[in-house]
Amino acid sequence: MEYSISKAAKKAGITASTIRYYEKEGLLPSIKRNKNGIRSITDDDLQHLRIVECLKATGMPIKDIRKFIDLCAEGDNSLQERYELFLDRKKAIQKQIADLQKVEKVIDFKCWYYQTAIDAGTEKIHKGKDKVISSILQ
Amino acid sequence: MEYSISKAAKKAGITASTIRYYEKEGLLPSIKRNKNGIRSITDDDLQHLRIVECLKATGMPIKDIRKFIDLCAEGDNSLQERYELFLDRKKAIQKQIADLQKVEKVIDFKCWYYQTAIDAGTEKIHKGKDKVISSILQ
DNA sequence: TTGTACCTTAAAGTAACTTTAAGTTGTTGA
DNA sequence: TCAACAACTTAAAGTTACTTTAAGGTACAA
Repeated sequence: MEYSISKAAKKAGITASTIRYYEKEGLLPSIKRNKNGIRSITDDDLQHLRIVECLKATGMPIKDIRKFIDLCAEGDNSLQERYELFLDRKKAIQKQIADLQKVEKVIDFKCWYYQTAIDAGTEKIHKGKDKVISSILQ
Repeated sequence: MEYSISKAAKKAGITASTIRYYEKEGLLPSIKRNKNGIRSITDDDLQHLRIVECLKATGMPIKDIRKFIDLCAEGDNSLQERYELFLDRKKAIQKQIADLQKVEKVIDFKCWYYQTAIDAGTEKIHKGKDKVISSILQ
């Protein structure tokens, strides 16, 4: 299957502008054009895009993703390097998840804080509890 | 305890520039200055900063965090609104975690992909497996 | 043939910082 | 005492990762 940029964007859940931007930055070098210069995006291109998005989701900057794309073009010589890159990304994403889980605890505390304050009619009931609070959140 | 901007930044794990930026954007309205105009940051300010960072971690834009800070200044009248804001942030962060966990699965697949390719000496062993792969990742 | 619905590029705008430039203040060693 | 140095200040420019706008090209239906 082949898609126009807007169809491909819809399928990928992003905007056409983002696809153009990624292409310009060298993240999607496989995208072909027809005789009129219009992009014809394949399922394979969308698969590449998906990997780009995964790398981006791990916090990797565009320039580094670009380097990975360039490694791919080097073929089997860069297999080890690409493997290590993904091992590294796995670590990064695990840290992100752990960090977000800590943030979730703080949010949970805040929900409790406001719930009890609403029940009491005032926030004042939580005055001077700083030490209790930090021990809850450690 | 009171801290200079650089000490406070170190304690919070961010840069002094970021604190200045947050202050300018109205996220840290409680920070006081001494007679020379130098910031004197308290533990209470750092506690506020921590909440700002939590909201930011949930994907909330600076302007919306600013609105929350303004709500805080309104006192007990805004308790319900602030409570609902945090309930909403809880949903947002849970989605983020779930999304990252999906990404982690793709990363795991890529690790396996490269591991087996390295063992085989070439990436070619994975040719034409698109359907198998999508069923693994669904 | 004239809409309208796409597509194109280039350039400007935005968010959230980060860095740089230029200047001020307070302490400290010669 | 005085120069040097560290750490503070603001304002403005730079960066990243898009997003939006402007200006124009092409294909098809009424």
